Amino acid sequence: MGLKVSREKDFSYLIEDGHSIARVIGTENIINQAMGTEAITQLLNMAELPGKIGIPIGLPDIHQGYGFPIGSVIAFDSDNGIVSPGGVGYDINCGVALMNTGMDKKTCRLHIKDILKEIFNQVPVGMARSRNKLSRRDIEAITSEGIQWLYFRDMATEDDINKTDYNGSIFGAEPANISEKAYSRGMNFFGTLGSGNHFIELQFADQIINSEISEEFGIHKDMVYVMIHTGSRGLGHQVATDYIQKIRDLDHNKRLKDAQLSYMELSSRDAERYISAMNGAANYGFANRQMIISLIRNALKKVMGNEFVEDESELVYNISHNIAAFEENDIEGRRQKVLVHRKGATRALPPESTSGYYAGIGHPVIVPGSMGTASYVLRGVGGNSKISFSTSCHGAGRVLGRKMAKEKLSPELIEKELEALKIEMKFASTSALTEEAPESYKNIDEIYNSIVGGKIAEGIARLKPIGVIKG
DNA sequence: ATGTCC
Repeated sequence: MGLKVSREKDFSYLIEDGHSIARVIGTENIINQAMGTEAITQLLNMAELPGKIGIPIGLPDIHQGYGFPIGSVIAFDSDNGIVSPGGVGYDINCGVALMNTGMDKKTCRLHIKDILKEIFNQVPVGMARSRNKLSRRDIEAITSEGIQWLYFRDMATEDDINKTDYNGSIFGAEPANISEKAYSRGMNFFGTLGSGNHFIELQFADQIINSEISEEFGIHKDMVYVMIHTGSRGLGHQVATDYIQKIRDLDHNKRLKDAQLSYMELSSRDAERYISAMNGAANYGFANRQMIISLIRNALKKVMGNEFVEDESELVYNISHNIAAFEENDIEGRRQKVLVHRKGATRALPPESTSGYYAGIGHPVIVPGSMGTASYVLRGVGGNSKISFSTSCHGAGRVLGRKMAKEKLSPELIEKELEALKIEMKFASTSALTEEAPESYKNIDEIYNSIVGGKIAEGIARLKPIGVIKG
């Protein structure tokens, strides 16, 4: 099973096992780090799926996931291809929102303890459930309307809608395709953060990389932003569980090398149902992040009083990194309509392919680092459709599994490390300290250099943390 | 990631 690695060009490597081929984007060090891990085996397994167009791509933050690695993208023929829940992941429409606070770094540091405390009061984190539980009917409406539902209730502005991926509302989410169990989990956890790598951070712009585009994104040197990383909570998890269970015993899935790659043919009724349910979960995910944005605006208003100007708490962008979508891409010399599966991978449309608010500019691509380290905002560059179906990475990417992190790292030491960096913290549990420690992740600067060097996206601004809230 | 196992 010897693997052959060849350098395609700078920051781009082809990996072959004599049967399948895949591309990985990254520095030589990133490639060496990934080689020999289960993630690469998973990436090559993906290449064996039917109806694939082009080859699977591993982004520099690639690491082992359920069936498909996290930090990967694959496209299938939109007519004769397939859809696989494992290619989207359990946390459907996990993603990141970035919002301006209108506050500068100095003011923020002065009030950071109170701000974190109040956000912690308003936003349930970790295992906590929603404070004001919505009805079954409301949750169903949210899965079909996305953030529109919040707009009609004064919890989202028109500007928020304009600055959300897919405008925060994907058409064609048929409520009947989502199970009662999923709705019931959705009722308990709407507007909650969750745990694991999910977080709320207050960050300041410490480096403006491209001043013209930073201005367009509303990112200014030393101003403070809130970054929110969460997804569709129990609802999305249940949708994934339901459909993975449903297709497990299909003949073509029993023949697979790895059962976790289970799929549905796009021509099947099950595929239609899954895509509809996935879109419903995605709408819930967009609305969940928006709900948290609304709660954070309330918290800032309460703590900062007259100093907080609501009009200045504008969204930069709210983007998904776990979703499958029908798109046109340049593959093997021609434009083809494909179903792109992005798992821990962020869409990075170049300026000319971006529509809506950021048309001609390119939408913000948000790449959070690990706890305590920098985060980057980028935009897609022309020609990236051919390289990675216009897809960037979604974060630093794990180097230590959760269990390993707990064994190797000490929470006290990590806490001291963050204190030394002048980062205020609020944790619902201590397990996040080791599991999410910078030591559990790859170096975000190297990930950033890989994406820029690989000509997928260009840097716009770098943000650094002042305060962090984790489940 | 996940009412951290139906």
